[in-house]
Amino acid sequence: MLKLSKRTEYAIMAARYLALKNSGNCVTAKEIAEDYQIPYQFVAKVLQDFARTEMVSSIQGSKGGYVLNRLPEEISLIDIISTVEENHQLTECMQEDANKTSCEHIDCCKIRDPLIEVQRKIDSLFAQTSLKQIL
Amino acid sequence: MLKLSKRTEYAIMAARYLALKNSGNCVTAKEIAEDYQIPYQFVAKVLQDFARTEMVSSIQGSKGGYVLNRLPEEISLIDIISTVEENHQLTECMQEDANKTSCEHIDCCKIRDPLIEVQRKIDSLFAQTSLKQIL
DNA sequence: TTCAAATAAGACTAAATTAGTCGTATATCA
DNA sequence: TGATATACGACTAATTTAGTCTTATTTGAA
Ligand code: SF4
Ligand code: SF4
Repeated sequence: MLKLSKRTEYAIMAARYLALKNSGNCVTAKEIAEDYQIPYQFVAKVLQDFARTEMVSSIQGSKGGYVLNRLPEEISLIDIISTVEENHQLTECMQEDANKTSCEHIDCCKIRDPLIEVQRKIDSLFAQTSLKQIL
Repeated sequence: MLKLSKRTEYAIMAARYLALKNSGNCVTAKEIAEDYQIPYQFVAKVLQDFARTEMVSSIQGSKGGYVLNRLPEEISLIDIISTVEENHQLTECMQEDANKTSCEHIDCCKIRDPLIEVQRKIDSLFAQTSLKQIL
């Protein structure tokens, strides 16, 4: 538990690569996969997620690839994590509007509120860590 | 990812229960399981883990159960998590002595050092949160 | 206009982890 | 000696993660 998925690790690597090579023309998923020895299809999907949230622009076709849209100091770990992981929270019940569908214990659970506070602190930690610090 | 396991949630609940009922005689796993509507066998194992690290004392036999050995303010979330989860880290490579067996990319990985720093901060966050704050 | 190289995306499979159960042994009190 | 409790390993089922396959589409250049 509390482990980052490979998906997230690859996402951080890819974002870092884009930030470093952002001088001029775009970068392909293949290039990143080969450079870091990580599965091509996997990293490609992560980049597609980035494109969907407009963190990067994707250019289709031959000579295509990806370009970072924002400055490394304007991208935080929480941006990266939340685009590639649909649920990056400590428990199923962390959202304000969580209900019994999220967790059957929600009505009597006494540890939820303290955990929400811990979650807030962790999120703030990730928000404070920018891509620039990882270059 | 980054989700606490049910094992950890039950552990926090059980520790909290012990801290609240620590007035006098001991508390059984059955009592905790029934009170929180969580699986008996599961919470029993968590309590056995606690006993192994001497966070609680276990009393066998009839009229047996568990008693907290330390004050709630002397028990932190990191104590609880590290006793019930053998590996609570962000990646497989967080230990100082990690090698290629941990992760094949370890020699060329550029995100490891920044992640170790994030890990340090998360651990410190858990260390600063005491059981007393969760009562 | 056709080929090569690239993104886009959904379906699928395999491996690993998590959650929970079962069975049996042991200890202790009444 | 029986009831009640911990101790603990083995097992199973469910879920999640990691990775692959396939097909479609876009675009630049020969
Ligand atoms: S309500 Fe309590 S038991 Fe349920 S997911 Fe939230 S913290 Fe965990
Ligand atoms: S070495 Fe890098 S890729 Fe491997 S587990 Fe550590 S952070 Fe992840």
